[in-house]
Amino acid sequence: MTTIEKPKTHSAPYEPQTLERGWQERWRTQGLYRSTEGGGKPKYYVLDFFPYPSGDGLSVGHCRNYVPTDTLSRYFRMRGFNVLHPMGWDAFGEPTEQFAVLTGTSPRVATDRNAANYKRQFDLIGCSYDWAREIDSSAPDYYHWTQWFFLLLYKRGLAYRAVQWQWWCPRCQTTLSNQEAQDGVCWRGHTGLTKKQIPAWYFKITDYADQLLEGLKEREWPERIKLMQENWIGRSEGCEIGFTTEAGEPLPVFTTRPDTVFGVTFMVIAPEHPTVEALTTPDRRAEVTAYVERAKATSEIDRLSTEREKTGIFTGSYAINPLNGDRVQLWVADYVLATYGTGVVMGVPAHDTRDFAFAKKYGVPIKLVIQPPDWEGTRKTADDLDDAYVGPGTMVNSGEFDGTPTPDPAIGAVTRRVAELGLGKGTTNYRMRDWLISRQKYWGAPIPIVFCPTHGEVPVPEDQLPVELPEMANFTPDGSGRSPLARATEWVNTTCPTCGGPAERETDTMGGFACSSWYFLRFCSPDHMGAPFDRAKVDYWMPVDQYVGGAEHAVLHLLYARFWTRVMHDAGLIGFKEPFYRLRNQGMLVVSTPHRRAIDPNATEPWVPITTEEAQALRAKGEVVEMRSAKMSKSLRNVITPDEMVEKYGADSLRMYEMFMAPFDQEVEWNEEGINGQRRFMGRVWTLVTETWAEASGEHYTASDEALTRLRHKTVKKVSEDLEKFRFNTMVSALMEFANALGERHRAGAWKTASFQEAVGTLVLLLAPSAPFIAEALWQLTGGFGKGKLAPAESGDPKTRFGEIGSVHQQAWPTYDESLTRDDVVTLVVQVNGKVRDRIELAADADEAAARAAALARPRIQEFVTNPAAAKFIYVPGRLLNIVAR
RNA sequence: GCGGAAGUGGUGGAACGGCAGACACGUCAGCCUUAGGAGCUGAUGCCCGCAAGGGCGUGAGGGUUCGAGUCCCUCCUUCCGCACCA
Repeated sequence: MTTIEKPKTHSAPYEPQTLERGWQERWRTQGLYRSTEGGGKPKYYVLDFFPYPSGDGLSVGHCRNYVPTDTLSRYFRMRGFNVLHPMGWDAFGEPTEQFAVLTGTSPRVATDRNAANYKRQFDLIGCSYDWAREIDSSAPDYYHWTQWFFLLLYKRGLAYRAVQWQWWCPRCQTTLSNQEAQDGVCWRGHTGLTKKQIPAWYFKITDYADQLLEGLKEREWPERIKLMQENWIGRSEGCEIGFTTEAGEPLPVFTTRPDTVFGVTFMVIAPEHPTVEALTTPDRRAEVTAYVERAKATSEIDRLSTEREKTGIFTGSYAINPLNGDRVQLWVADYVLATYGTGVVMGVPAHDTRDFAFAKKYGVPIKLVIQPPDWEGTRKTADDLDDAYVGPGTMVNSGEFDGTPTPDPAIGAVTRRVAELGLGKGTTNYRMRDWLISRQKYWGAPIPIVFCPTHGEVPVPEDQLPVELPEMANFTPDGSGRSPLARATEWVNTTCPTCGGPAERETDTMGGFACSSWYFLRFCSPDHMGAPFDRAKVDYWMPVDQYVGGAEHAVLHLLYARFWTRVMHDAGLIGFKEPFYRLRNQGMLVVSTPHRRAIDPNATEPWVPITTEEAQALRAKGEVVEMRSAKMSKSLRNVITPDEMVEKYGADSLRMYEMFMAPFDQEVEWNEEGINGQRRFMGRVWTLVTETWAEASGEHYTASDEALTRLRHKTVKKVSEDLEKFRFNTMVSALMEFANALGERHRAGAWKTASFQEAVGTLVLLLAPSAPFIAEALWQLTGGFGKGKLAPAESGDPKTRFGEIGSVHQQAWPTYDESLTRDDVVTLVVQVNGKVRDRIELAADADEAAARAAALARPRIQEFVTNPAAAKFIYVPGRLLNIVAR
């Protein structure tokens, strides 16, 4: 035991590198961040999107997520909440497998190494995760339950195997879900996606389309994310109408505008539609076949581009409009999607802009069936249309419906008639497709299905789970389109759970988004055996109170997890339908990076980021290189790591800066110069507290400093409110202003007051969530200075005095008195005709007469207001007096 | 094209309809130091002025109001989302 040495008048300098060392270990030994259920405190579950532990480690960009949530967790703990703040690894995935292919390192080894590195970095930046709850989605005792959920979905008819056209990434050598393949670019950033038709497993997320839409309503989520999910689900109500071919074959269409059905002059079939061939007349065959082939070869992105002019080709056949018997041309066009609606579209050129353009181009007739209101009584016809008329109006040329106002009640009336005639019915369509879960990859959770020659696909019985990944040495795709697992012959060859005869295992694994669809439940009881989770613990902790992660998962993880949660709810496993109560997306952290012009002048992004070395080479060749913002990425070698920042400035300064830089949800460019400001701030706080303590130790002052007391209450209020509202940047400013006010008093020698001592103590507590290391060091050093415990502890190393005074992180959050957050004397701004002319000190509650008198007594005001009797006064108590003078 | 968000000093950004530019970065000056990419003090929107002070200022233009960065209308720009969904 060493005795605390009272610092000399000039205290030791602030050295974060040594100061921060060792605290995490002490906190962990003390079990400070262990969360246990119950205890009478309200619970608060603060969750970060669990990361994929990549070999690159964390960048300061990632810290923009983790630092604020950690600060929030620490704040809620001090506020007396039972906080669950866990961390784990979304460990299955393509990059690790790729790494294995390239280096021969086993994915297991690479994953463990990467996770350990992440953990080290989280520790370094002061994160307060409950590591006893660490989970790893690639561990058998985790994916055991991912497989169990697969079987649950299977048993509930929500998992099925089918052969359909799929997105395929040639680089990843695997199929991808629609969500992962948006815009023809794989979610890992690979272009050149193709389509492939192979058997694969699907989750029937479409069954939950309406529920998923409905459940969005009460979520405290960014509107942007809710909108993206709504668009993705893409619900649209309409009517299916049974057109037939002239030969009598059914050819139903889906339309949202049944009120225009009498205006159909042509129909369009998707090139992939199975009936195209049969509908093509012999004389048209050659042309149609060529068109279809061309369409299939055209990339999906091009086909879906609105820029592109519509093309199509006449099949030679006709269809019959069942409502009026019209004979209409049947066309094939690549803008019609085989996967939406019925793959056949009715063409109403007069009332649909796209159909209008198509009809004009190919000389298809245009028939007016909805009369615009201002055409009433005119002789205008379809020939007078410059473009399709899509607005409201009155039905015309529509037989029994003539005169019906549209869209209401016409749509309903026609839909009813269609149903009465047995031609169709009102239906709802969704853009969302079922979720493709199969991946032809090794490093994923095996799909627990066995194929038996006699019994077909057989689910692996629950007591035989987990289906463990076999050890393999070579993960290189062999080009067969099958998972490397197919080569693990011993593992593949198994017995049928039903008959015991020889059978083969499914060799596809589940995409990583299956594993991440339930991890938030596992955190509630990470070591639970015999079930995916302990119901009581899930009931206690769930739903997640505050979820934080990047917006890029808007229609991926965030939709999948909601779907799984609803399935579990329907299976009676949990008592809630939505997993995440509040959601926030942190803004991206970008970094100034050299860019060259895109080679393709029509590229969507005209600038391409490059490395500094590439930039030098290009500049030497006289090419244009511009500095622009880009995401940090290892390949661009523009990654800033927390390690180097902690080394240079300390973790506290990094944390403060991450939050101070910009509003939480806003994109911001990293600027290392700024972090110095926080480093200086930490240094000032250190000097202020240690010097005050050294000088005042043992003394208790009684004088009060009313203004400082009020500032303290204001600051506590501001910091608390800002934290809860995710306004971390202004929270930091408030702390700086508070510290600056203390510093001023200290320098002016006006610090020997009780108010000052209390304020210094409060400052340390207010800093604890944001800057946990310096706050703890100061707390231990001063023994809760300002709380009456002025003398240093009798004995012991300041770093191990938990027993005496506890950790700063176990202290109660300071409270404030609302009445003291307002000043009693204010500076009243005096305006004349809206321009500020003077300022007067006045009691906050002064009435208007007093304010007027005070203002008019001032010579500066008298100059501007020559005739006060004629003036009008606007008085906002505590703020301003505006004198409107003539 | 449709929908959303945003345009504020040299920079990041503050600002319940009420003192625009808090808090920082940077810059400049001074102090201290053997030295400093350290620390401290001060100045720092623009224009006029020695100063006191005055004028102008939140993308552009209009409006509402005693008062507008903030509310309303038109336009411009940027970012994001959706984009043949029948």
